[in-house]
Amino acid sequence: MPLDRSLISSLPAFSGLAGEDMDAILSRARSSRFAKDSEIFAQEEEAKSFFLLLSGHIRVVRTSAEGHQVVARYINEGELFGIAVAMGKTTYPATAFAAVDCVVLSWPNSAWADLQARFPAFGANAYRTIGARLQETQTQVMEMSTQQVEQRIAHALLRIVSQSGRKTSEGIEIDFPITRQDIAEMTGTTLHTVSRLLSAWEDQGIVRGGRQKVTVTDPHALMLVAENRRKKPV
Amino acid sequence: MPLDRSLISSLPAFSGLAGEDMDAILSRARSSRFAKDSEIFAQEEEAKSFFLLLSGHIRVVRTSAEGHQVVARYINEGELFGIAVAMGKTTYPATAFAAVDCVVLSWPNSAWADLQARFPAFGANAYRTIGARLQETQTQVMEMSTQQVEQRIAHALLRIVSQSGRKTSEGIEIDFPITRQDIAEMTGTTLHTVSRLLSAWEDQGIVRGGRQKVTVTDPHALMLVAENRRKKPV
DNA sequence: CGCTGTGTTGAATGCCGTCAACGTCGGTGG
DNA sequence: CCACCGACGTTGACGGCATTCAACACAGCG
Repeated sequence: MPLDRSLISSLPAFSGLAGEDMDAILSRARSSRFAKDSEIFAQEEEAKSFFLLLSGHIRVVRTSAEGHQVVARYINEGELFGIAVAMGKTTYPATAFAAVDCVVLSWPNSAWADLQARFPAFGANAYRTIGARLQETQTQVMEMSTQQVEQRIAHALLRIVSQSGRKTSEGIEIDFPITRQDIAEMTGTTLHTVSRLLSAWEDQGIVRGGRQKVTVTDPHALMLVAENRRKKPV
Repeated sequence: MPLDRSLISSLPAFSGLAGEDMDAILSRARSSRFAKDSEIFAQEEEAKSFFLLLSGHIRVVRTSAEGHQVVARYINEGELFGIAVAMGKTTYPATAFAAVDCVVLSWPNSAWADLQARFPAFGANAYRTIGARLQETQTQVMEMSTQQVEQRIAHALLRIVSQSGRKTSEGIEIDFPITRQDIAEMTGTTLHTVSRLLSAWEDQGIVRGGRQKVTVTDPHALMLVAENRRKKPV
C-alpha cells in the first residue's frame, strides 16, 4: 500500500515541495514500527538507511570508548534522523533507541543522491536540520563550559518540555518516559545530583516528579533558575 | 588577476573535481588578506559570504548572552569556514578571528546554490565538513561529560598539535600563538587550572611552555595522560 | 513474593574554581 | 636606549559544589 502524502505534507522536512514531489519521495520510502526500547540503528554500524520519525520519540545515545554514555538528543515527530549519508558518512555516529513505540519512514541511502538532486528543497531541509543540530550541540558545549549543574538541568528540562511537552492539569509534562539517569546523561552529571535538584524543586513547587516522569508546574520559576536569577530558598 | 587552480587543487574541499570545474569555482571567488587579530566575520551578523582559508590560522569563538566566550574550533589551512549558507542559516553562528596574518578566499552566498548544483562534489565536500564538525562537537560534549579537566586539556592539546603542529628540535609545537586563556576556553576551565597543569607537565618533561606557545615534547606521555593511564608522579 | 530497575537521601571526599599576589615578557614612547 | 605599562603567566590558599560511597525505599513484574 502506498504511503499517503498527508502523512508528511505539513512537516518542515518537506516544506517547499509540490504534492507530486512528495509522492515521488514517498514512493522510495518504507514504513516500519519499532517497539519501545528497541534499537533502530547502532553507533559505528554501517549506515544503510536514513529515517523520518512519524510518531513516537527517539533517544539518540553516544557511547565512548570507555563505556560512558551520553544522550545526544531526543528526536521528535516529524524530524529526520540517521542522516549520516547527508554528511558523507558511512557509519552512524550514535545509537538510536525508541523511547516509546515508534513509527518511522526509512529510505535506502542509495536513494539520497537522486532525491537530493531532483528535489533540492528536500536536500536543503536536511542540511538545515544538520546545521541546526550543530548549533544546538555547540550551545550545549557553551552551557557545559559556563554554567553550573543546576542551570544546565533547568535549561535541559525547559528545552525538552518546549519540544516534547504535553499540557496536563498539573502543568507541562514530558511526553515520554525519562529517568533521572537520562537527564544526567544529557547534562553531564550524575543521577544523584539530578534527583537531589528535582526534589528541591518539587519542594519549591516548580516541578512534580514521578517514576520516569517529570512535570513542570511553574515554567517561569524554572526559567529564573535556568538564568540563575532567583534567590535561593533556605 | 585570476586565481590559479594550483592554489586549491590539492585541498579536500575540491577533491573529485575536474580542473576546469575548479577554474569555474575560483572564478567566483575573491582573495583577501586579514591581519592578525582582525575579525573576518562576527556572530549574529548577516552571512554574506562563505570562506576558504588559504594560509594562516583562524580562531572561531562563540559568545553567550552573559558574555562568556568559548573557542569552538581552530580552522586550518585548506578548510572551509563561515559556511552558514550551506546550513540554510542567514547569520553566522560564531565570530572568526585571524590568529595570525591570513589569506582567505571568499564567495558571495548568492553563488552557493549554483555552485552546489553544478558541482555536486563541491557541495558534498562542504556537507562532509559540516558533518565532521557536528561529530567533533558531540565528541567534545562527551569529553566534557565524562572526563576530568586534566584529560580534557590533554586531548585538546593532542588534537591541536595533530592538526596544526610544527616539528621543531624540541618536539611538536603549536603553529600559532595560543594563550592559556584560549586553551581554557576550549576545554571549559580556567586559565589558572591550565597554567597549573602545564607547569606540572613541564616538570615531568611532557611539554614545554612559553609565552603564547606550547610545545609537546613527549606526545606518548601526553596520550597516557589523556587516557588517564599514567601513574601520577608525587 | 522476591527481584530488578528506579528513585531518595545522608555523609564524606576531593577536584577545581575563586581570590589574591606577584613575576615576566614584549612592545611603545619618550 | 631605557623606562614604563599592559598583556600574559605563575603560584599559593581557601572553600564550595558536585561527585562518590552507602544505605534504604518503592514500584512493577514474573
